[in-house]
Order: sequence, then C-alpha cells, then structure tokens
Amino acid sequence: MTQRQRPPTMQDVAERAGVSRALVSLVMRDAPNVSVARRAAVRKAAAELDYRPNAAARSLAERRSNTIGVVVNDLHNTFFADVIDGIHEVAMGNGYRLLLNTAWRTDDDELKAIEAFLEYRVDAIVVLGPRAAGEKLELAGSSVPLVAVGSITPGVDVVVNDDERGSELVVEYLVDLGHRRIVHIDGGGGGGASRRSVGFVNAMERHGLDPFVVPGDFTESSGAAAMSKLLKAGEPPTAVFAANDLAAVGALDELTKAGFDVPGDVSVVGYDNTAIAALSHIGLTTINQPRREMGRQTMELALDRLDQGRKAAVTRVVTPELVVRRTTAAI
Amino acid sequence: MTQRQRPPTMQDVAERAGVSRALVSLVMRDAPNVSVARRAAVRKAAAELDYRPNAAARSLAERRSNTIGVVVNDLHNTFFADVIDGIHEVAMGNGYRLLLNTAWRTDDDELKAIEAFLEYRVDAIVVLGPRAAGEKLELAGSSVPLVAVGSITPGVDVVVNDDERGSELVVEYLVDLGHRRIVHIDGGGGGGASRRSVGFVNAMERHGLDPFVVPGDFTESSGAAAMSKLLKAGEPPTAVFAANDLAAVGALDELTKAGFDVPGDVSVVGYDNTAIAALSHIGLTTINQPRREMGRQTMELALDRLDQGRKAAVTRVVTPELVVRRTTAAI
DNA sequence: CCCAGTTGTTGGAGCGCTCCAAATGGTTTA
DNA sequence: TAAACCATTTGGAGCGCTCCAACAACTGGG
Repeated sequence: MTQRQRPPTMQDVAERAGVSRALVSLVMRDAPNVSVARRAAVRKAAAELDYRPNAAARSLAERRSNTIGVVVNDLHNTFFADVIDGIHEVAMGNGYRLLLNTAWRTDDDELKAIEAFLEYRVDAIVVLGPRAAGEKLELAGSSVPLVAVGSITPGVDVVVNDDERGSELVVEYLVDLGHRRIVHIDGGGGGGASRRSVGFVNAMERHGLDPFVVPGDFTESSGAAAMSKLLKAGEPPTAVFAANDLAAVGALDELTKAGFDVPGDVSVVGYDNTAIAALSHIGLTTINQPRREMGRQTMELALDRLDQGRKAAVTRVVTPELVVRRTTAAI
Repeated sequence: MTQRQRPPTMQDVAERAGVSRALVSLVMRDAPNVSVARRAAVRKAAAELDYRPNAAARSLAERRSNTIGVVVNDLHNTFFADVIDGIHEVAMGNGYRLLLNTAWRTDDDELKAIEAFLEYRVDAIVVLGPRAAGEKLELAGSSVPLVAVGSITPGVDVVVNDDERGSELVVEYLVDLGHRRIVHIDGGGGGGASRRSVGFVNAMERHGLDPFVVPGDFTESSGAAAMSKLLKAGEPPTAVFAANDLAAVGALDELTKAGFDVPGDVSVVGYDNTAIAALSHIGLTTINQPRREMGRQTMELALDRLDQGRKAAVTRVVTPELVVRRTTAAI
C-alpha cells in the first residue's frame, strides 16, 4: 500500500520562494501591497510545487466558506438544472462557489443533506423543491440564510412561479379557442398542485364555466388513468389541462389509443415546459416557468440576507407564460 | 445588520457538560471506552446547544474529508442520476458522503470543478461523462483517486458499458426480425459514439449485410435531419438504429411526418433507455445501460484505490441489454 | 498490600490557513 | 541629520477539531 504523499502547504511554498508564510497567503488572496518581484516568486514556487490552498484550513481561519449549498431533491427532474444555472451565474459573480447535495425525495434525506451543509458551514443553503415540513426548514434557516425554490414554505425565503396565474393563462387561452368543456387533471399533493387547481377553478368560474377536476398525482400513469376514466364516463371534454407535462403525456397517449385526434377532437395542455413537452414528436402546449430567472432571484435573496442582514422571510413570485405547440386547437 | 452569532464549538459543549474538550470529541465520534454517564451528559449538552461539529476543522485535523466529489457534467442529462444513486449507495455504506459539482459541458468548467474538489481535499473524485482531455484528468488523478464514468479516458479508472456489444444486440435483434436494410445514425464525437458505430459495422458485416452509417450528433434534430435525408435519397431502410434515444425520437418523428408507419413500415431503435424512451406515447425499443450498477462499480474502484492502494488504472465494462418496446417489428 | 493491567479522562501539540500588530527598510520632510 | 512617513514583510496567535502520550482510578492476582 503506497503512501499518498502529503500535498504541499503554504509553508512549503514560502520556503521555496524564500519568503514568509504570511506573504504567500497575501499572494494567494491577490492582496495589494505586495511587490511585483515577490508576487512573481511566490507564484512561480506555487506552480512548481503544484500547490493548491487547503479549502478546509481556509474556511476555518476565515470563518466562512464562500460556498453556497444547494440541496437538489430530485436529480431526475431536469426542471432544477436550469434553476441551478441561474443560481450559479449570480453566485459566481459574487465570489461564491456552489456545492450540491441530493436528497432522494424524502424528508429525511433532505434534512440530512441540509445538516451536512451546516457542518460544512456553507454561507447559505438553497433547497430545490423542499419536501420537509416548514418548521424544520425554518429551524435550519435560523443559523444560515435558507431559500426554498418551487414550494411555498412558511418561515423561509421562497421563490416560486405564480401557479394560479399559470392556470389562468391556460383557461383563457382555451376559452379563446372556443373550448367550454375543460377538465383539469390535478397533481394531488405535489408542489404547487393545489394552487394550479385553485387557479383553474377560479378562472373557469370567472368565465361562467363548470370547473371539472379529476384527481391525479403528477405521473404519466395517473394522467392516463384519469383520461381513461374520463372517456369511459361518457361525453369527453374538448380540452384537458393536466397539472404537469408528464400527466399530460399520459392523457395524450390514452386519447390517441382511444382513437381521438389531438388536437382535432381534444386539446391537451401541460405545465412546466419540460424537455418532454418540447420533443417534436409530442409538441405539447404547456406553461413555462422562467427557471433560470428563478435561480437568479434565489441567489439574490440569499445575498440580500448575507450582505444586508435582512431577517424577515420574503417570497418572490415569478410570472409563468404560455408556450403554444401542437396539442391545442380551436374547436 | 445583525451579527450572526458564532456557532457553538466543542469547547462550549465541554464546559456545559463539565468535561474536557477531548472527551466531547470522543463522544461525537462514537468512540468506545467512554462511560455511559459522561456520554449521556455530553449528548445532552450538545443537543441543548444545537451543537454541530465543524466539518472544516474536522477534515483539517483528520487530514481527510470522508467525502467523495462527483463532477456532473450535464445536470440536464438524467442518465447520471441513476449512476449517482449507485455511487451514493456504496459510498454511504463505507462512511463517505457525497458532494456534487456541475460543469457546463465544457472542459474548462470540468477542470475547475475538479480543482475545487482538490482544494476541499476530497478523498476521491468521480467524473460523470468527462469532456476534458485524458492527460488533464490523469494529472488530477495523480493526487487523488479519480474515476471516469461513461467515456473511455486513458490513464484513469473508467466505468463504461460495452457499446460495441450494445450495437451488436441491436443488429442481431433486427436481423432476427428479418431486417436487412438497416441504417445507423451515429453520434459524431459524443461519448461512446464511435464504439457504437464500430459495433454496428462489425455486426452487420458478420451477417454479410451492408453497414450503412449516416452522420448525426446525439440530438433530436440531427436524428430528424438524418432521417429526412435518408428518405429523400430513395428506397428507405426497413430499420433505423440511432446512436441515442434523442436522435431516435427525431428519426421517429420524421418518419411519422412522412407518412410511414412505425413499426409497420420501418423499425426504430435508440440507445440509453432514457425516460423519454419509456414514455408510453413513444415506447422506443432501445439499449439499457445498468446505470445504478455502474455507479456501484465506480465507487468500488475508488474504494479499491483508497483502501488497497491500487495504482494501475483499471477499466470496468458493464453489459448492456436490449429493451424491446413498440417501435420495432418483424418485416 | 503492592504492582501490573484495564478502563476512562485529560492537556497539549498540531492540522494549514488568515489576520493583526509590529518590524523592516527606504524616502521624504523639517 | 534626525524625525516622520510610507509601502512591504513578518512572526505569532488563533480558527475548531483529532490524536497521542500521560495520567487517574479501579480491578484482580500473587
């Protein structure tokens, strides 16, 4: 078993460059007031030794890590990839680096991931699609800025899209196309599901239409099941609005199988504008959330607490927009 | 601007519990030979103070971080989510925690992410879908165990599926179905693309068939473009094997638009068994890579270097399998 | 009843870095 | 020519933890 050699330290660089440890520290941090000659000598020595500052020692001494911890609840959900791009953009611009941690769709994992970040003493924590109860997050948020994205979580900073407005956009669009019998397949207890449902009901009633909602749970199979039940129940709706794209695809599939033409006979709309919706083979009309922008705002909220010392929890609501593709048509 | 209060340290816990700092350390690490009474007293004090060990201080003192750094090249690609599950499973079982970092599909980001992990002094690094040149990775791998997943990278440990075998499975299956005119839409320079192509050519020749390959690049649009060109060129193939699922869906779409029935007129096969392939609306026949297993093996390679001190680079090849869905049929 | 052997507990050194007060040395000013 | 000033440089004291040698308090055997 070979002994892995100890990585070089600041001391090693200092000796090789013939200066003090403190001077090396100054150079590594690009501090001013270091003579050009010394700076060059230190850089040279560092390069020759392949020196790399020890992040642990640095955080310990600085008493801050300059990193933001991001808890990604579901790596399979690409929704968050764009959000992370936005977070990354702003974080980098402010001298922070990102560290991610996954949770496997359970409260417990999520809290464990947060716990790990607290041990690392990250400067702020972002939870994408939180599952854990608000109080738990709020507790964690008491020792470090914490922002939740995608689900409204009391007691902490939140960034979400306006689900009610999204549903409203869908209803208005469908009504404009002449649809009257519109059904909503809801998302059960999933994030934002209830607000999408409420938005649907309100918008329908505002138009004097009957808001028919059938249960679902954000999965393809639930969308298919709901559609199948709907078709069996007699006179089918002329438009179906599913709580997310996956359920919409399930419904779409069921309609096709039953011999209906989409959008000729029935229009179908989803929510989230995932990659699936964009597949030209599917071309699903859906609602887009400005994910990257959500990421930016998330980071802004964190920076706001970090730099301005804001204490009160804030909620930022971004505006969704309709993306028309090929599963919707006038009646 | 409110002053965030300093988190409690081991010293604080020690004072509150009326013991020494060292004893608290022993309790936190679940060391044996600590009396039941003291252990309880320390745990109580720690809980009351909401004490959390400082990971930076710990890594510094232990001279190891007990964490594995995972570089995820493309968060949008869910392929790696399952791999990470496998890595996580083995890592947890061996007392390591995971930390992720994203790279945005460029060499530079990837190397920066690796660099960051080196500064954190992670115990091992895993690169999912490496882009950077082998020498660079090899260099990084000289100071810490490094495993590459998905692309063959000289000089470092690698876990990949047997792409040639995967292509062979496809050809054999299609030939068994009676197909003779089979076209491969390749993946350009993407990971594994060339081996898939080679496997296709070899298998076709073994069957005495003419291996026709058209260029592509792993995207939906390239699949559509290739298919469109193929259709214009006259007598269409009876089967199309695309280098990945996305390209296969592009081809599928183009065929449908052109009025061909899939699988009645033409069979289509993809590669990777992504979530898209599994959508019942698509039901793409494809090749599955045992992703979770790949994750496990990845971690095993890392542990092998960590615990056994292995130095020579090793490549682990896992076996792909055919997943038959509804885009293929006998001719 | 003493010494060896256990089991439990402790202070101190040290991990690699930053920060600070103080030292250095060259220049300018009175 | 001495004093005052400036830009640089430096040693030392931590940051919060682990590890180790040493110590304390018991136990049991001869």
